[in-house]
Amino acid sequence: MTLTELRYIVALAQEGNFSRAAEFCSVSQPTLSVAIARLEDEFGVQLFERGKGFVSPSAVGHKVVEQAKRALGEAEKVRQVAMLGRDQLEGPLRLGVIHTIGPYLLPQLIHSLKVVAPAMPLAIEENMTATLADMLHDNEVDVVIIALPFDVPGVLTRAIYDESFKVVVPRGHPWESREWIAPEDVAGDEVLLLKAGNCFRDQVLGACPQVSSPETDVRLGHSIGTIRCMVASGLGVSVLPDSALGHPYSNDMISVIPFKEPAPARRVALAWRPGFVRPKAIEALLDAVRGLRSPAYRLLV
Amino acid sequence: MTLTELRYIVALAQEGNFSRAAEFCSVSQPTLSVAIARLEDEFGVQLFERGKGFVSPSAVGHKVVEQAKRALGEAEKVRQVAMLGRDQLEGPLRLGVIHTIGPYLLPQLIHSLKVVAPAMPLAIEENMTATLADMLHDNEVDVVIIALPFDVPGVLTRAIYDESFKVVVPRGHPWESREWIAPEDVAGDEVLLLKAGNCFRDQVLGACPQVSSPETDVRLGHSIGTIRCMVASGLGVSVLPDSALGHPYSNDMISVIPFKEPAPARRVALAWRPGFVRPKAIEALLDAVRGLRSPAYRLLV
DNA sequence: TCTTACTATAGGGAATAGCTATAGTCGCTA
DNA sequence: TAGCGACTATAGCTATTCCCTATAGTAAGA
Repeated sequence: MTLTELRYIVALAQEGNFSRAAEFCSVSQPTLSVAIARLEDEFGVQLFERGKGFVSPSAVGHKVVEQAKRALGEAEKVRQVAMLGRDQLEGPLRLGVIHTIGPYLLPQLIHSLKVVAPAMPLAIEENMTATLADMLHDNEVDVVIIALPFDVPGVLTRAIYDESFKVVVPRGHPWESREWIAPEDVAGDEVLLLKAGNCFRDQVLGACPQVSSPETDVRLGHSIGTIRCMVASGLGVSVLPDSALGHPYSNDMISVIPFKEPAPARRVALAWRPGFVRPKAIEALLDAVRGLRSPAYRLLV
Repeated sequence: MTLTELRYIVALAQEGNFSRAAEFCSVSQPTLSVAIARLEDEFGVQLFERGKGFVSPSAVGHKVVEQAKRALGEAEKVRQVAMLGRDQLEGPLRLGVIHTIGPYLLPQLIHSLKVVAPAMPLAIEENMTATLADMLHDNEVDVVIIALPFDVPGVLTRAIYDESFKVVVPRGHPWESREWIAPEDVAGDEVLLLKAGNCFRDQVLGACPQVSSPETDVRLGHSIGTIRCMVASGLGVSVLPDSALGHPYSNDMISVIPFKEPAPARRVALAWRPGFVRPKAIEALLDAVRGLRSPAYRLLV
């Protein structure tokens, strides 16, 4: 049984005549004749009654033809479903992003993406780097935005921008009047950090080796927002990425002081599986990155 | 697009691996590989993402596969409708049956069925009720034998027999000399049960409310056979269906004691889709049930 | 670096679906 | 009843398709 044979029996039932049915199917009459006979032989049932001057479906044949129409309809839908999916920029893209990037980058990125891929909404998964690596590998997200290094075997990465770190102190802090601060100056235990697992925490510890890894929970924040509040309330100072400090996140309880050049920074990248079937979606994301306007992002694309 | 190609993509989605999918379809791996590529080319869409160690449908591919399943199902119905015009008692019947019935009922049932429908072999799928419900719905089996209640929308059921529960104790157990046992007597944590998911477990818990739902794995068996062995080894007592206790399953390590009348029982039924094209096959099954001779089955047909 | 597991490609052979030509069948008409 | 017209079935051939084996390519793990 083939789809072609099903088309033949439907046509024959419709035309009531081998020759016309053959013409309808754009094949020769013997072709159709043989195909019908073959199908009847396969089923072991006579589907059509050949009378004088007419061909009409048998009782079984009638039911078979009706069912064949349904089957052909469903088969045609397969093609339609496939055709609908041809545009790689249509349909949701599953994007993973780390906590210290998502809330600051995504509002702008989504805005920018709407221009280049208006029919591609983002399904966003915010999590930590290690979890996102697993999700990428397990095909639970399509693309992730993380800070380098991101050494996951079998994954492609592309750096999209660099972002400086800045020192954040409460209003009235002795450092407030300084023009810059050297990484070595950031030291001791009044430095507030993210909890373990956040890659940004490790980057700060790498950039400022004098910072002691804290023992108490008091100095650890769950998110950059929390850290900001803790700084504002006078608990200590901290180091935060540039993008987390811009409008509308500024307030007048904290002061932001740049590092001495070359300032510590992190490199942010896209990552995806090499076999990902929508490369144009990646390109669209890169285009959207190119559309970013904030000076916090030193674009690499 | 051909039906064969649709079968290939369904198999590939199911197996997640070209080689296994090819084996499943009884073709060589290159054949399947080429066919998939051809179909993707025809549709102009990548249906599968080839990664290292995995092959998974793309977003489009997933939808296409789902639709392909429907199309294949309808196409298969064409064949079934055609077969309906032949002898409905010819050709394999796909029968699903739960674990706690299959091994005990089927040997007799098949024997009995050979008389009324010698040309209708059974393709047997043994599984748990919930899985069988899905398989029935998805047209992966034609008929199932389960214990009531079986409330699946769009499915017809017909009770075929009742079957009592009996208490099983190891030789030497204090209950061995009793003529009967009340359901309330079966209590505490020395009662061995099937693991969760088996409907018979829930029926026992319903019939004997004093049985505590066990916390440890020690008291849980994978099958009735396992439970019998655990009872025989002295781990505890249990409640089993009558049919699982007859010859040739008896041994002299356990004793079987009936419940006090009215003994707890389960009602076993056939279930099938209302549109199933071989109603005579159902009738033949019922006839086969009527031919059962074991006293464990209190026939309802 | 070698091995292993997997997918893609190449090339050839068998099956098949299509074609044209023609035979067979039935009813009608001369 | 012979011939004709309208139709379907059969025969014989060809081009295509389908599937096979063998092998190359590739990435990950030992």
